[in-house]
Amino acid sequence: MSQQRHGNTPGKTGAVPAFPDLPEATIARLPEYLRALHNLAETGADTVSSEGLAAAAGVNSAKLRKDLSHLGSYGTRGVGYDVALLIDQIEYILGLDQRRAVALVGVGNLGHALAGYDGFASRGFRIVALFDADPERVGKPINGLLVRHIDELGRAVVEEGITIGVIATPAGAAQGVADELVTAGVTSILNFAPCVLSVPAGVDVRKVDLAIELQILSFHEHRKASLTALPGGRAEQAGNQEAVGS
Amino acid sequence: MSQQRHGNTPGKTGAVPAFPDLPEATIARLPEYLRALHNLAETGADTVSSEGLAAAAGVNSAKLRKDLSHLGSYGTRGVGYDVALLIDQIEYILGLDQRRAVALVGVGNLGHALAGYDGFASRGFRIVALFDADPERVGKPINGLLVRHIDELGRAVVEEGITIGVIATPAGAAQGVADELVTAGVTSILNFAPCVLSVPAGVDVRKVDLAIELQILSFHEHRKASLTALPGGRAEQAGNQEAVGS
DNA sequence: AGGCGCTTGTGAAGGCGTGCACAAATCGCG
DNA sequence: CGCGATTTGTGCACGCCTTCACAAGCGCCT
Ligand SMILES: NC(=O)c1ccc[n+]([C@@H]2O[C@H](COP(=O)([O-])OP(=O)(O)OC[C@H]3O[C@@H](n4cnc5c(N)ncnc54)[C@H](O)[C@@H]3O)[C@@H](O)[C@H]2O)c1
Ligand SMILES: NC(=O)c1ccc[n+]([C@@H]2O[C@H](COP(=O)([O-])OP(=O)(O)OC[C@H]3O[C@@H](n4cnc5c(N)ncnc54)[C@H](O)[C@@H]3O)[C@@H](O)[C@H]2O)c1
Repeated sequence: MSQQRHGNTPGKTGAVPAFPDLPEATIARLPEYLRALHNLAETGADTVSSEGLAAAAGVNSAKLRKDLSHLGSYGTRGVGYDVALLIDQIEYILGLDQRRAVALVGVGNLGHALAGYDGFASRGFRIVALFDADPERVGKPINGLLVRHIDELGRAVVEEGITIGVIATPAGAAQGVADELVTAGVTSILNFAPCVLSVPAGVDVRKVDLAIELQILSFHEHRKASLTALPGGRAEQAGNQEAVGS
Repeated sequence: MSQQRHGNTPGKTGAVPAFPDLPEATIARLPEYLRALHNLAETGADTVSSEGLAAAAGVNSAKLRKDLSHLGSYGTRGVGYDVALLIDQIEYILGLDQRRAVALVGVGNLGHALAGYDGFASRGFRIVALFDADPERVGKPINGLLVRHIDELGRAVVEEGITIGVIATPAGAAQGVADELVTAGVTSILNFAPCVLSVPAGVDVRKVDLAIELQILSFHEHRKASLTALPGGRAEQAGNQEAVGS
């Protein structure tokens, strides 16, 4: 592991500053801060305190300050954080200054919804290509984009500069699609299929499984139900996700 | 919020054993184990070792053993875990022995996909009611279920025994919908709208934000790109989600 | 019956993340 | 110019989670 301290990399190309190695937990919260900041910017706020931003993002203010301190010192004591500056900083760190090209594989039930979603554009992403294996679907337009056959994946990745692939195929096909994405040069995958993907080192996989989310909620339902019969049935919040009193 | 009932409930119904308080991290993995176990059961396996199950679930075997040990001792040394028994145990812990009734609010782009998804049924959930505020959509059937007006929420929750609500409305409407769900008696919410929800203590909220997932991937892309220019640019796996070598 | 190989369950150690509490820094104002 | 109000940045302690390593337990084979 690299023991690099504060990011003064000696012989570095001056254009790109040393990349801070942020805690994974911090990274996962930055998008939330970013969204809150965009909301604030729309209301015309120039600056925001850690307290205010923390509330908007649904986190502890100390946590927020520590998170932001990892990026550098972009706040002013006694004043707060400059909203526009912080937006730029976070977007830079997240690599959103360039709008990233995304490929979506599997244009079925869920894929349709994703392809038709305009919310990605405003958050830094462009879905530039849709793929499916079903000849029935290939060639048809969705939201102004033609569905292409999966065989064209390799070419499209190069031509469109795709770095992220989204898998919305049945679980049985997901590993195969992942392999094809990796072969084509994609190094980040978002997987909606309920299965474990195996990819080479250097490729990042994130998974979204709605049934798992529901099952976690179900567990807490079960727990709450069994607690109502117990003395001092205190309701606890879920820990991971907030449950703020009104 | 500091209201705490003092109640001595001495005689517990012997049917329900004391509820183990599992680490939150363990709970989040149980659904993954469960899915892997169901896959194994389909292949006809009677038992599985911690090593085997861990591989199928994409985790470390030591972690898996510790997770399972929290449920009790359901393995046999020298042999492994009884697949069927473990499935029953995990399903019981997760409260899936009763099929939970789910309400879906917001039958738009994404809501349609969710309503038409048959994968929930096999994982312990029934979507029993669809709601929307748009009169255009109310009354129309989706996947054999009529879309009802949001005003009927309260009655439906009671009649259908709904405990989980899924929000798939625009962000602006989400807090209002959450309030209505809570008022109606729902104590668990899965939120797809990109916003922070505020709910009273005792209500669990989980959030799925696809843009956040993409932005986390984007960060790692950015990091990887900046590392390629560095000496010894070794690719590390994402930490949270697996990136196993083939 | 006894030994041997295999696998579970767990004690212990280390790392990571969180939140408190406070010093340092900045602004506004008299 | 100094002072108080305000807010950031962070040292520190604590708890949770992960991982290693191994003793204890189980079944099979001889
Ligand atoms: N629909 C939902 O709300 C929902 C919810 C949670 C999870 N999921 C998961 O998302 C995935 C997709 O769900 P869905 O409901 O859209 O399924 P779907 O069957 O409607 O769509 C799957 C699509 O993938 C295509 N496909 C199959 N094999 C392919 C291949 N090798 N290459 C390219 N395309 C291929 C099919 O032609 C089809 O169009 C599934 O894994 C499902 O479990 C869906
Ligand atoms: N479509 C996607 O792939 C996708 C991806 C990520 C996130 N999301 C999020 O999911 C949510 C829904 O997305 P969508 O694309 O389905 O939007 P949509 O506009 O297609 O659908 C929203 C639906 O909610 C209904 N609605 C609005 N206010 C309501 C209210 N007060 N009560 C009940 N129903 C109400 C609308 O009538 C509409 O049918 C949004 O918050 C979006 O940001 C969607």
